[in-house]
Amino acid sequence: MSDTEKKVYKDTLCLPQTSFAMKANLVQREPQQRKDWDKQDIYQQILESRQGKPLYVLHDGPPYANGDIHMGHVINKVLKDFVVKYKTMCGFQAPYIPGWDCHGLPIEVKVMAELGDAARTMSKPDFRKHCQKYASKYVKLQTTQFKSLGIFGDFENPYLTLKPVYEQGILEIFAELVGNGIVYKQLKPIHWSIGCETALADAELEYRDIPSPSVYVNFPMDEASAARAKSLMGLNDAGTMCFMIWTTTPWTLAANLAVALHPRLEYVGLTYSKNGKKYTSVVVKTRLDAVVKAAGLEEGHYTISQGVFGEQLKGLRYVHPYVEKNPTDKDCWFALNAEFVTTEDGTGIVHIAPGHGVEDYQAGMANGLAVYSPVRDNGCYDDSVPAWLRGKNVLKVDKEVCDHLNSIGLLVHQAQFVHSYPHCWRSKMPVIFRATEQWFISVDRDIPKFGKSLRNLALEQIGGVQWVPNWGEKRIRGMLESRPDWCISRQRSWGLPIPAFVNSKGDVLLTKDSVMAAAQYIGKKGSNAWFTDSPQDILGADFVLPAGFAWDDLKKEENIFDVWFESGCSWYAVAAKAGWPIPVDLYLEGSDQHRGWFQLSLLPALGALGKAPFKTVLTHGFTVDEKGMKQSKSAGNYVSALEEINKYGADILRLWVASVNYQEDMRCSDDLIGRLQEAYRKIRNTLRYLLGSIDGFIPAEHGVAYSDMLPIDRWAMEKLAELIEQVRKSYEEFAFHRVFSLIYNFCTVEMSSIYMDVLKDRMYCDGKTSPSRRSGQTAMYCTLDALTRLLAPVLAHTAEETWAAMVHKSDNVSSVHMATMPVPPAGVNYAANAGAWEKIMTLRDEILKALEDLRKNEAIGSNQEASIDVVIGDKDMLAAVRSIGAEAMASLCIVSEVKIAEGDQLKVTASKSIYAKCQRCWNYRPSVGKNAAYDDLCDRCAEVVGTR
RNA sequence: GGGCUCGUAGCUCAGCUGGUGAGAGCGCACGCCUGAUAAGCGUGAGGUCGGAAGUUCGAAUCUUCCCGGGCCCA
Repeated sequence: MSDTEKKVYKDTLCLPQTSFAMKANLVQREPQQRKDWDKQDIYQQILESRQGKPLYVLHDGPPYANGDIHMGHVINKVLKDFVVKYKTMCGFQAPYIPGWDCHGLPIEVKVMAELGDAARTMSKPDFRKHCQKYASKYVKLQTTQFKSLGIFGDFENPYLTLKPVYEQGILEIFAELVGNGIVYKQLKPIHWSIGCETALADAELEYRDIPSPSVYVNFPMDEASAARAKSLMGLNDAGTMCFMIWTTTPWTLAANLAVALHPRLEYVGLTYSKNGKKYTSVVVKTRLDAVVKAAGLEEGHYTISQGVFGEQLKGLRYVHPYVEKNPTDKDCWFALNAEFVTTEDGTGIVHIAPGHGVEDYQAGMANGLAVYSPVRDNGCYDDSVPAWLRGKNVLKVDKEVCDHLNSIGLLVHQAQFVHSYPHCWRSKMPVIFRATEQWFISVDRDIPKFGKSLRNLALEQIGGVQWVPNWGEKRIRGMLESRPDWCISRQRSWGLPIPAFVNSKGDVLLTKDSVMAAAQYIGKKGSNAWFTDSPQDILGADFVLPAGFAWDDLKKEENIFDVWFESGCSWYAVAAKAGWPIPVDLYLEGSDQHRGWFQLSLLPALGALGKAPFKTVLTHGFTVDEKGMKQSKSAGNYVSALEEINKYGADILRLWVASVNYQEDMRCSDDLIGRLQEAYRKIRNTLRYLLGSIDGFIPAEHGVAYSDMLPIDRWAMEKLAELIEQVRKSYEEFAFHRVFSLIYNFCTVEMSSIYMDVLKDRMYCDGKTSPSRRSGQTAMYCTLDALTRLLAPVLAHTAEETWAAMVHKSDNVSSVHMATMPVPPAGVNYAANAGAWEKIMTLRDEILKALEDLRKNEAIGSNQEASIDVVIGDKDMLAAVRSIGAEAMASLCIVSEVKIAEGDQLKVTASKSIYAKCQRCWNYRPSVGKNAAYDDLCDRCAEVVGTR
């Protein structure tokens, strides 16, 4: 036969036809798609199409407006987009207002670096303008980057924490909290840079190795305590009873107010002589060797008492080595118990200076100590310390302190050692801990309105929130149980001022009314006005000052809010102000936000409303490298989100996000993401083939009822019904990786390897308008339609492209994102026939194996060359196969003939067909050669060709 | 060091409240087709379920410990 004759029959086939390209070219195609979306203002159009529908609010957590987006952003925003697009397609009005965290230190630091010396001389408002410019620049940049992922949202009107209306919202919530009596001011130790005379945040610290003194000091007990200690330890002749402490910051000894012992560790008395005087130093038992060595005591020159627990020594009092009078208005100089005491170094007894250490502070608070910090802004002692220290720089007195202690016989040992210590990033000087006045939100004061403290409200309300995954509740519960009061003030420039005023007597004006007044003013003028305008301008001419205050004696404080307080009010400043009910439906962030945004949104909402701001909180994990290790630029295992987007396209990244279980760590590398291209191609090709197969099919005219379909088409409809049900369930559970695997497996197995392959013969060779072909086209149309919609939240671009390529749409909307999620086709009960189909597919597997043997023997190439004889023992299998018929069974295996017989057990015999090959459909059929007009065709093909 | 959490084939995931020899898809190997063609189809090889002990007639599934990750804190 000649090629031209072959060609003749090829032209009589109905091969797939579509404009939908096989090659995706996502990197070129997607930007065009986004341009189209922008042009038609897709976000607004979708919202309008959902007017009057029930609301579903996913409230965006604001990323920080700094730098390019990274994989963490991609995961977070894409997951959010899945939810928003899915809920929209479920008929909800699902608005998405993206937000940015715009204030705060990282920006301030960057701007200072950019400005250099100019920053020092600049006024606060001028400096803040630079910060605002910086933040705005990154909001713009990240907007573009987020949109390049195909995310829909109100990017024209995002919420920014620097906007005056947003600032007003923060202050209104703050006013509520003030009104509810849980805001207070107190001394608290913070990192202090002596060089820059300012408070520092963690981000401003650099850790460097420096040599520090390591000193062991005896704190002699008072008489009564010494007697008590001796009796507890079974000592008679003990000399001077002391607590021996160890410290690396001798300068803080001047502020010592207590010593801390671990309640459940064993302490002993070490008795020895030094310079002719006898001492007994109490130390923890497990540090004895180290202390003996440090003190230079030789074997036999010391004795050890029996042990007592730290608990038993609690309350014993000592005399400060060189401070004569209690410098505070509270009790001091006694032993207390604290869990943080360790035995890794030192003596197991920790010197406590509540004004100069965080743990010291906490221990002090818990034991009724004052917060004493006798250090001025410039790092020099104030006048409350002994005369020989007054006015001296604390960083330079260590030697003097040691010499003094030595001279009075209390210095046991002194050495130098090198350790990592925080330094100021700008002045490069070592940082000190120093107590300053800060504003706090109390978590333990009862709020009269609610009859409970913030902590109790929180612990109670989190039970009513849905946490996904559910261990989120455990996690946040643990944090809430142990969290201290919230320090909301920062001594910085770039942020929203805490609108407190103070008079010359030091009285503070901060009431619900005063904050509300300031809120109104700042809402109009922006927070810069705080630094430029007068108290009377800010509070308003008709503001009535409380007793004791006068306009001509009123100064503005210059603390700003912790940025977490700002973002923690977004449920109000954004969601409530938009008129949406609180709690909103969903918060969705990384699991680090249990400490961050979730908790710090919960607290203001509880403080103001008494209820949580969210119904559901969903968290995701973090990306790690291929080996499961943390990613960082310096480790070289960092994956650049922008590079990945530019390399593979947004839909590949979206597919990657969908493919992994976000509840755990997500392994991520260029290679891993690249592999999703394979999956993408399979899905795309499935869509393309379906599109090509329904060419010329008009559903309303040509559609075949399910009950009239051929058996294999009914099977496809049943599989589709099952898929729709399972995918929707998975979306509802936010289980996107199941959505992915369900759809991917469906495309690979049910569609590509079975249905589409099997249907080729019918689609290509049957009469173009024959009922059998229409039956297949109906199933394929339904599948394509449903698949496109199910995919739309994930493959936002590709689904849209597919939708556009569908000539006859089932939903009269221009964008698939305005369409609705499919429901399982009516009347299709997949469960009823599942058992029978399973039997049939088992038989198919056996037949395919038999064919493979035949092929290995080189008896056949394609399956069409073979005939199959099956003997079936299983009654159910026999019934199932007979119900679809031998011919359907043959087409299901793409063989030319299947003969079925009943027997004892399953036996499959494959052999080369004895019939001739039809030159059109390539099947081997008995009818080939029987038709005079077409002697090289089977009867089916002869008829089709003859009636064309 | 503490709280929470994770560890099933090369990869991504299933394996429900313990019960027939541990699954799927991809990848890989080998082969087929050339009328979805930078496509399509088939067959096959891959796992001591992180490790160890224990509970049990029986554990990937329960308990304890250990190892190795991650997030948050100290």
